[in-house]
Amino acid sequence: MVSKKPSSVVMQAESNILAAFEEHGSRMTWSRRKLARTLARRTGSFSAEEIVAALPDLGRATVYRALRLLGEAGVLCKTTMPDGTPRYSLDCAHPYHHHHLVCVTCGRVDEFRHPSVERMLRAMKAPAGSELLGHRLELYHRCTACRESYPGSPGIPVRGIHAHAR
Amino acid sequence: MVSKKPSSVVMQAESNILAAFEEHGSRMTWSRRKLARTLARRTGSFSAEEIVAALPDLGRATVYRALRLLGEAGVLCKTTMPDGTPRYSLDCAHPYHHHHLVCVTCGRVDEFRHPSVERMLRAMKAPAGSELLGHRLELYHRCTACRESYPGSPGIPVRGIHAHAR
DNA sequence: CTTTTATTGATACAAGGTATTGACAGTGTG
DNA sequence: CACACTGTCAATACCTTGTATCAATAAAAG
Repeated sequence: MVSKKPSSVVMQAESNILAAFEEHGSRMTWSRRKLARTLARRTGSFSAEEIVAALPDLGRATVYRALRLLGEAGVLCKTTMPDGTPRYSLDCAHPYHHHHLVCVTCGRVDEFRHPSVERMLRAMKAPAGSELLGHRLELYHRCTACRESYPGSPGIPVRGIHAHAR
Repeated sequence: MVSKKPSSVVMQAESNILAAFEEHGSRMTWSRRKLARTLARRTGSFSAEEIVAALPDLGRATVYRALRLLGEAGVLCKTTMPDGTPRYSLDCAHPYHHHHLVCVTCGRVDEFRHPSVERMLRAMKAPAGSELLGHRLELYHRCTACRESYPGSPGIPVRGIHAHAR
């Protein structure tokens, strides 16, 4: 079941992306329009190279430049998988501050906000000697779809990442 | 001030590393002994290539294999800097579960444990639909040494990372 | 329509890491 | 001690994820 995005959501996402270019003061080029269209249709997470492959007319550098720009603009998130490889996903639900719940099997990225996280960050300010500049928080799990498809495997080893109950 | 490690701590670290090889069932070779010695003397964080450069007799692959092995064994931590580049650091203070406080200026990695983090993770279990497999939590700041050396620069932009008070 | 300037794609390059492979060294057995 | 077995080695090639450079081009402003 490859969940399809309703076209209204796609259009919303596309204009979000175009708006981000606009707001940044970028010129509106065909490359960027095509990129916006392609990204908006994506569901789940994706690698930069997948986008490069999906847009053979655009140069590698162009795609990477745009991804970075959109990341800085806050309409695209760069997530790190357990093994360190990066994945991108569109920001939809929580346009502002949030964190990521990443499926280690299919790469699906969900966003969440939870007061306990903010409380934790506030509590960490003191030990950090103030001047906390940023943070990275990612939770790894297997999403419901993946658990239904492969109910067997209990716990893929999440290499390099602290298991939560060690 | 390049803080020097007391030799007792170095020896402790070295035997920790050797024990990790042992425990894993690895053969005790000169390569691994040299690696253990070199790693144990390191203070702060380091890149894999720094170790490769410090040990010209060893092959690249050998160093990377060992780093991965030690990471899986839990005596070495792989941290991700804000821009995504990896850094390694020895586990010393908290041999078990902990998180990282990373200086974005000098790369220094401190470890911490704080009940608020555990509380947060427990609270996140429900939204995740159970089966949380692991997590990544890194806090970025400027350490006291760096703040003293360069009191000027207020907040290096921590690219790609959610600023904590956005 | 012309000028200005951002943008582009090609290419090369860099960092971090893995796969392969033939040679070699550690270790247990006889 | 000699032997064989197998893990480990260094070298090399290769892969992925980007970034720097640069001449050509296309937006946009006048």
